[in-house]
Amino acid sequence: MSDSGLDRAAETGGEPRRKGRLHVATVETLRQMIVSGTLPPGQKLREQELCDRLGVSRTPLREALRTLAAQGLVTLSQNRGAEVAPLTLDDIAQLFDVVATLEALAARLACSTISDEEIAEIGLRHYRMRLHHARGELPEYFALNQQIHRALIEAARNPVLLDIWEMMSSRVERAKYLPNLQGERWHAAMSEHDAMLAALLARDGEALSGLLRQHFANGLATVLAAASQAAPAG
Amino acid sequence: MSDSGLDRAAETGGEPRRKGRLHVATVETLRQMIVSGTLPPGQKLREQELCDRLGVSRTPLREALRTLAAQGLVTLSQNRGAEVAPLTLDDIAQLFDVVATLEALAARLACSTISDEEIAEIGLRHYRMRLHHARGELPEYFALNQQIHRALIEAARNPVLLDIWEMMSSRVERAKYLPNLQGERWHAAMSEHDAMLAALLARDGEALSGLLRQHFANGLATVLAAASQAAPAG
DNA sequence: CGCGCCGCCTTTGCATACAAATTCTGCCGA
DNA sequence: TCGGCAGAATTTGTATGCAAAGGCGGCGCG
Repeated sequence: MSDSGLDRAAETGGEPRRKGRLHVATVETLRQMIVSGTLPPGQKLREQELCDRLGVSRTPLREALRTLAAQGLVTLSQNRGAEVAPLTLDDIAQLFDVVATLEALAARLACSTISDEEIAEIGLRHYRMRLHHARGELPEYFALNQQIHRALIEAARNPVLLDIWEMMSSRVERAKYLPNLQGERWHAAMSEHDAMLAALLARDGEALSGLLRQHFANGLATVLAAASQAAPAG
Repeated sequence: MSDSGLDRAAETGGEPRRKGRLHVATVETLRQMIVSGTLPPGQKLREQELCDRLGVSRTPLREALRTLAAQGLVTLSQNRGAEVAPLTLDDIAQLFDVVATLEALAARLACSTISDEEIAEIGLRHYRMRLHHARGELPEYFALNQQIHRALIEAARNPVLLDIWEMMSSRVERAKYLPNLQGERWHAAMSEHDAMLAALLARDGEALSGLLRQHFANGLATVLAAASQAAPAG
């Protein structure tokens, strides 16, 4: 392969990136950086600089920025470039309202269509998540938590809903990076998941829907509390 | 090569029209073409051909396609180009489920925050819409209908919700182009809007929410009925 | 000394050129 | 005749160059 002398992806950080689909890979990389806070909210994103950091040219980078803008992670201005979308407490509250509603819808739909096998798989993940919770392994807990919620959406058998949920979930993850989930709230969240699993087993859509709303409301309260501690005047 | 009214850019020799924001204008033009059915579902979108038709180069066109893909109007495949997203009856049903849920959320939120002035403006549009309904002027009716629904979302004061709703609304409009709204259903829709306005005046979020769900359910039923008439075997 | 205007520089937007991938076509062999 | 393969042609993906818009600093004027 004529590498054209660009070891482009060759390596800014050691990620072995496949050569194909540069702009797709770029979207993913940038999403990670934004979600994890490596690129803080409000950060101005100058194209050339990002090109250098990521080892791609401006064309795929620009396409990636457009995609991220559609997902609400960056904002674009007229001839003024892009910046990481801000993430105020209001934004988070509004976001949680929407996502809670979407998951509540998914709960109702899922309870009437989900198979025993799918429930079993969710149960499996649930108990693995419990294990990590008991061990205090937060990242693994988060990953399984995400998988469980996603499985619920998928069980709703509504691709439109799945699409829109995936789009929102990037933003939700950003919020989760704000507070360090721990202690009281973590235990409470785990208990809520216990109740949710029970409702799912009973295929009680209304109950599950309500539990999800409460789950998000509680999560939001935690984020807000943590934030107000960090920046009281916020 | 049907010159279906998109030759606006055809005469680039004489006047390159607005200079700015080619890719934004391109998104809008393509959206119109897809929503109105000028580009039918499943239509393969070859970049060079669209460039010629729209009078732009591939760079802004590609960015436009990415944006439309994020909105669910086109689907992209790996090295295999873009095509107009299909629009099956299942898709429409699922879409309506989601949008109805979003608008129901908006209704609850709006009823607790909307100002008298906003209600008055919606009322104004409502009666203008009624006028066009009485005159049988469908396009004007559609436009006002869209404005009213949008005003309701805006009244919810939730930018995230507005974002996501706008994204979905392009797809909803596509569905509206399928059946020719008329007769029975049109009158019913108008009556439903009467009830919705009453609920809004009373700021009864739960009632309005339920009315919206029913409104969408009825609309969906009409689309499905019209479709099954057109293609009985579906 | 403050304000506003003008020119330069940076950055984005667009167009084009090139490389990789896929698909189509026509031929060969079973 | 049908299936499969090789090569060509088409099409997408990426890189780079050029023009225009915005931001910034210096300079002149009030």
